Amino acid sequence: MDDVDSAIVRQLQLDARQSNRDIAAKVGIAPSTCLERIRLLRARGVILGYHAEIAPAALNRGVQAIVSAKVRPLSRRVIDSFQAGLATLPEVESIYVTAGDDDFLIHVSVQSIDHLHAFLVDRLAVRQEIVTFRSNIIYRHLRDPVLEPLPAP
Amino acid sequence: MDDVDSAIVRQLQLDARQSNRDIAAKVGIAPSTCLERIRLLRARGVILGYHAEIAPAALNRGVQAIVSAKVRPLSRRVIDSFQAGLATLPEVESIYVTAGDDDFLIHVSVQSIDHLHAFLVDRLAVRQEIVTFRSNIIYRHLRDPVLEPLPAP
DNA sequence: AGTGAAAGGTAGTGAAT
DNA sequence: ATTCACTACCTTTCACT
Repeated sequence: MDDVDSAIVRQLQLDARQSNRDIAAKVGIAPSTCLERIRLLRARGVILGYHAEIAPAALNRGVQAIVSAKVRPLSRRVIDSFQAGLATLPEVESIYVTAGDDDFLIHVSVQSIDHLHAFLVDRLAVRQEIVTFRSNIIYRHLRDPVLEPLPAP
Repeated sequence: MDDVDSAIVRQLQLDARQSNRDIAAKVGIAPSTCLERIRLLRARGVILGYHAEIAPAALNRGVQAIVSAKVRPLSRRVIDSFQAGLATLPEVESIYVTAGDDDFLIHVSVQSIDHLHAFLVDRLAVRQEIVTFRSNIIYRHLRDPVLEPLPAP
């Protein structure tokens, strides 16, 4: 991961569909070199994939929330089965398994407040392993489009 | 957004760098039609962009946390300035402005536990508008690679 | 709105520095 | 590790259905 690799990674985070030639020109190397470097970055697992970002409203997901949940007993079996159960639900965008006040943070997106309520009552509250959960409605979600490498620790 | 558009959006969420020809073949239309549809999806704001997903460790971001914060007074001025302050910090990946127990959920990624501590103490705790905050360390983060459209409300 | 052919551009390989 | 040259493929436009 030298400066050129960082610049390539930066460009691909900004716009993953720009051509190899454009990226090469921006980072100041030949297109074939750029291609090879991108290949290595993928092979080394630095680049995990390329994904389109879709407007939630276009997917009928205008209402979003973060649900914090505490499960007991906090055994591997309970954690894994709860996680697996969540992962099958279409409303669940993202699952964070955490340590702290809560064991899980669940990013949920649904059509409406009514659907959120239905999700909480019918999908979450029914689970025996949940001790407590609470919801935070998301008003805004800002994502840094480009994560820069931090200085080595 | 008919079924063909949904299929295109699905493909681009899976792999944003596959060629237009491949997408066209998978969704069963001609490449030129596919190109035009993708163009319209972008123009209509359905597709917001294309981004490479990078391994956090490769960016020296091996430690991740969600920090919940409560700020007061909960005025527009305080919310906006707190948000703007967070957005400039390189450690901050994502900011959720929420309603519920907490006013902000902040996804942070840093080099180490020491850096997390330093971030919390030097960047967050110094802010006067924060009433309380608490951190959850992230052990695992699962993201649904493809968000399907939900049935219309 | 969708298609197919044509032109120009790009990816990806291989040999050389 | 980078560059140049080359082939094959792809994107993109446009006239037509």
